[in-house]
Amino acid sequence: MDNDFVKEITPKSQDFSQWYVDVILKAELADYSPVRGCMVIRPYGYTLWENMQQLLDRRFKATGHKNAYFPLFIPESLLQKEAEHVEGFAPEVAWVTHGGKELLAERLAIRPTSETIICNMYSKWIKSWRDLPVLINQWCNVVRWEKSTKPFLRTAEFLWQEGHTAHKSEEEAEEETLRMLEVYRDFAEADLSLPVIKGRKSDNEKFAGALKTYTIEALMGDGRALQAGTSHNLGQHFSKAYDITYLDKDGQLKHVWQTSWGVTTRLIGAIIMVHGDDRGLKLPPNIAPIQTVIVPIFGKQTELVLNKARELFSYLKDEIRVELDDRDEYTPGWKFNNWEMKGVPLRLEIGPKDIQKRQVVLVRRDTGKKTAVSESELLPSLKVLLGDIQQNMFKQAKNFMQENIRQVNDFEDFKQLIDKKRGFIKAHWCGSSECERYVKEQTGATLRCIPFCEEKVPGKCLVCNKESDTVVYFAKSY
RNA sequence: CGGGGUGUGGCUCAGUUUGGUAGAGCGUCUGCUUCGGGAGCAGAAGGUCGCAGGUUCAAAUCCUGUCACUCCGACCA
Repeated sequence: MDNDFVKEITPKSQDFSQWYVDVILKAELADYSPVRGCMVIRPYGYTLWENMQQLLDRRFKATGHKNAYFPLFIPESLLQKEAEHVEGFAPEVAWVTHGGKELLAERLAIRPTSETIICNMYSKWIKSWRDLPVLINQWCNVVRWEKSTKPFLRTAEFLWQEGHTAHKSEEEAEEETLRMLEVYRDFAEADLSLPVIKGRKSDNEKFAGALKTYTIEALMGDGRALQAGTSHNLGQHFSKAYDITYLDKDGQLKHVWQTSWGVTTRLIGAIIMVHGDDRGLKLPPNIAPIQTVIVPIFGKQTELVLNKARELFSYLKDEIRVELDDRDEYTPGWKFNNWEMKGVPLRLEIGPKDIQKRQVVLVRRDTGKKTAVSESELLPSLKVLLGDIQQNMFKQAKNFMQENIRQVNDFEDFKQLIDKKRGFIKAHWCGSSECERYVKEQTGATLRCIPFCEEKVPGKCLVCNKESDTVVYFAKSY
């Protein structure tokens, strides 16, 4: 595979940021808009999001959640009830001050997240233990007035889903928080081929207003970490501030225990940065808007080939997401490059030679490997290949992540590594916020998570040398 | 929000130092020939030089302001 084929994209190794933006623009996922910090998600990118939505939504429904919709506007007084929450979000809230020409009596926040308005409704809806649990999810947009933005990774307005649940007990809320984190992990790894590390956020890094925040952390192609999804155990912080109480079986009035959890269009950024290469996007088949593109090679027999290509298309169109590129104005070579840039997992070539042999040629985006498949075997072969690509992409990403997890015990080594190689660095940590902050100040790396699946090993804190049995992950992050 | 960079046909950029008729390549359009890894020939269209002021006989070029994008920090999904 020769990289000279791709002319429009800056090589990944040369300038990762430029490469990232090139891929987004050239693959037509998104475009800049006239509004500062806001992008347009183009049809190809939006279809990607729709496919992700479907796969997630199915999982939410399967775990008992229902979708609802709450207002975009939040009255200032409502937003201010939970002190920690306001303080966390105040710097990035956009305000509506006028309705037409009239000054509003009370400013309206454009939701940066919906805990406050949802809690307000929950206090009205929840009266009895019989009303619990409440399991609601919302698909919507939110606005955060960010200082610096980057397509998909951080934009002033973005799309997401936010789940908000209320429970009888702390245990039940904790169980829900972890259940949804696992849903995210499964979705990321199975459908996005995106390996992640599950863990808990430190107090410094947790959500404003939460008791505990759990996260899935992914590693991008340039060695920086990305928070790919979060699930918060809100405890009773919000139920106390918003007065969400129920009468329990024992006749006692109690505050509910709550959770909230979300993933965003940022995941599209993760997919680009984890899987993409110098030829452009590389999409996992489960979410690819087009899973297979048919490229007819006309030769001198345009009619014959075109008819065959159309026949194949209508045979496949109810089985997989397939597109027929029968444009006459581009040569096959041009189309190959173009569809590779757009990340289509599998290409189906059909030409005069193939028709003669009753076969088609299949070409994988992930390995570039070509195979001739007899027409009678086409559908099963396609399905096997798509499944294999899905898994292979996960394997490759997982290997990359594994190769970029390094353990150190010495602070100087840590500094060197974070600077030269980036990636995740595992190190002992005593649990103090001071040590955590020190690492950030000295190296720019943050504590990404306190992982679940690490055995307790005795050691000494990276910073203060105190005894510690906890190994945590640090990284520079987006 | 602090420091650097950039803004010129659809795209990538030259021209700015030293003010004087707005350029190239790619793409687009038309026609013919092509088609198994970015085709060839012939012809054509397309730009108030990010925006607003100012200096000047004259501004893409000089000055002031402003906006957007981008990189590095701080803040955040």
